[in-house]
Amino acid sequence: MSTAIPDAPSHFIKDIINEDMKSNKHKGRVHTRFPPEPNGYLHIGHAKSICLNFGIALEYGGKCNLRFDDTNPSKEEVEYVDSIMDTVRWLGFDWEDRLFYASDYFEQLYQYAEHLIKTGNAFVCHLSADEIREYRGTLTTPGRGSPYRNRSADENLDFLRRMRAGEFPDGHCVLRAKIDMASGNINMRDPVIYRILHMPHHRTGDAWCLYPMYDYAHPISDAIEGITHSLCTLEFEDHRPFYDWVLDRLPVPCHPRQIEFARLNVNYTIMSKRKLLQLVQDHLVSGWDDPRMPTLAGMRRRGLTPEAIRDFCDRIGVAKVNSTVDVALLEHCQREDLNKRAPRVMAVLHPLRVVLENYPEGQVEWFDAINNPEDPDAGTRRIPLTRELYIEQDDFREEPPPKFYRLAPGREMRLKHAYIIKCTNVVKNDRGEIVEVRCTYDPGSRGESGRSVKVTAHWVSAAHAFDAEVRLYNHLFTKENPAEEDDFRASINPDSLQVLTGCKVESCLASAAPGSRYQFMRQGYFCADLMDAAPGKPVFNRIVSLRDEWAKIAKKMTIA
RNA sequence: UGGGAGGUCGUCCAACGGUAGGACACAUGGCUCUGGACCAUGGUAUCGGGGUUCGAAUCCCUGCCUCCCAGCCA
Repeated sequence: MSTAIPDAPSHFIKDIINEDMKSNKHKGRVHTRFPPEPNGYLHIGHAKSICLNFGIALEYGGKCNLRFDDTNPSKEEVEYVDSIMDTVRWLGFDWEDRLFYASDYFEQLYQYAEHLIKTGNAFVCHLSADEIREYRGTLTTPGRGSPYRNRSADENLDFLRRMRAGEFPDGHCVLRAKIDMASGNINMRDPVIYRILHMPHHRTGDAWCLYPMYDYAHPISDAIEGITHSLCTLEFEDHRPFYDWVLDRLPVPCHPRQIEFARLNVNYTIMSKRKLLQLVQDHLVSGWDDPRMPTLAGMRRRGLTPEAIRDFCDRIGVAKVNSTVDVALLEHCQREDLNKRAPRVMAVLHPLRVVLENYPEGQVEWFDAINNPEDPDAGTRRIPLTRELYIEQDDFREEPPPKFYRLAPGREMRLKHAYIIKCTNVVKNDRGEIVEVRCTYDPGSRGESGRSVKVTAHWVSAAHAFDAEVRLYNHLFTKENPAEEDDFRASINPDSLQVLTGCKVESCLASAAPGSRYQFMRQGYFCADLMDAAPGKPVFNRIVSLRDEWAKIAKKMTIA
């Protein structure tokens, strides 16, 4: 297969691959893998890795495997396996027939362990966990060799086989690589490569009672699968010498190159699986798929599109510096995507009743409305106007501040697709609250009348409006970096979720299909909730708001 | 006082010895039957100090700062 070297904007990993292609290091082959541990839900940080690994394979005409790093049965569950596969697929990637599990290689891994023993590169150690830690030394002082370090190969083999046979309880002994207790790199101070764990595995059942450590299983798994470039995050940089050490001492089919890049951080959220789990367990969110969560399941539920997420991952770049990307970029990507393809509809979130005093009672007039000005193929629909309608409360001010161009007593505003109206009066209740606005409409302002006013607002005919629930989401946290707070939970945004009921929407939304997305004109992009929306009972999640010039002006004025 | 990695606009990423550029964000203006979208314009950056060079973000020396590592987690 011909694999042209792409001249698209590069990053340091592609630079490396380009050089390997030039030197024909892997015979023109590019093979990556995405290796999640099935111990939690995927989040936006994983999306970066998924897009990188699958993206590179696509770009170079190579392959990318999905491999579950399931070497620790105490933390892993099939539930996570299923959700991970579902999410990767949803994101738009295909591992074809290359679904693998590190546990597929348990036997091979074990055989290689015997090989390591036979070649004098590993030994069974009977030190306790505490003793191993003590013997390991510290960051600044070298460690000491285990007293079991120089056992004979036969003795080691015998112990390893008995470990496998289940003769010893958990923690009784471990298999360790024999490297260098004085190394400045602590990962090289005779790291543990096998531990005893009498625990059933979600795939291998109770076939095993000893399980390989990640550092040992990973390089071998990569080699078995013929991976050429093994991409991982920065914290594994220190592990690379061991990765290479293992592959250099075993008769593996190839020696992949590990390359480390910076993991993704996004402001106003957290990425740690542990903290995310805490939010779920403490019921601070509704679950892993709470639309405010940075999990891909949450984003999906919220209505974010895979296209936008992939675009975001393309734009954030790949480098070795720890960095935090502004969530505004994600929001931008999402708006850009939906602007092209989301049908426009009118939905009044905070309804204010308007009566057109000079509009005939009982009359219904239909107007053509363009579904999407950005997409000529999106067509039009018909919307009804009657004497009574709803507009947004924010679109009316009894005492308009400067730069407020919307409706106010004596002022005009256009109803989108219909007439210009003028406020003549305000009706208030006993408490002095505005409950209704009286207007007249200008019958001559229909269509291309030439008359223009400063603002055009969305509205819905009262007689035709349908009630909907709308959920407005904001950043889950008020702090840019919640993780560095003493207690990240204290910075949860109390306004991160606002549930609105009795919103008035166009009747075409009454049975919006779950997952369908719309632009609610002048407000934002919304998605019919996957779980709670039902025919006749519409529920919408705000994916992202539209940019709001007036909000900025208003904010500036209150600050000033 | 161990080992590893890294410091470029507010943020993220480029520039690979030859005019520091893009995106987002921000600001100003234009346009608009979405205060959306779109268009135009603008400001702000090479961690510090030496050196090499006609020329340094890039090479060398030195200092400073940040991140990661002492799981039988990944």
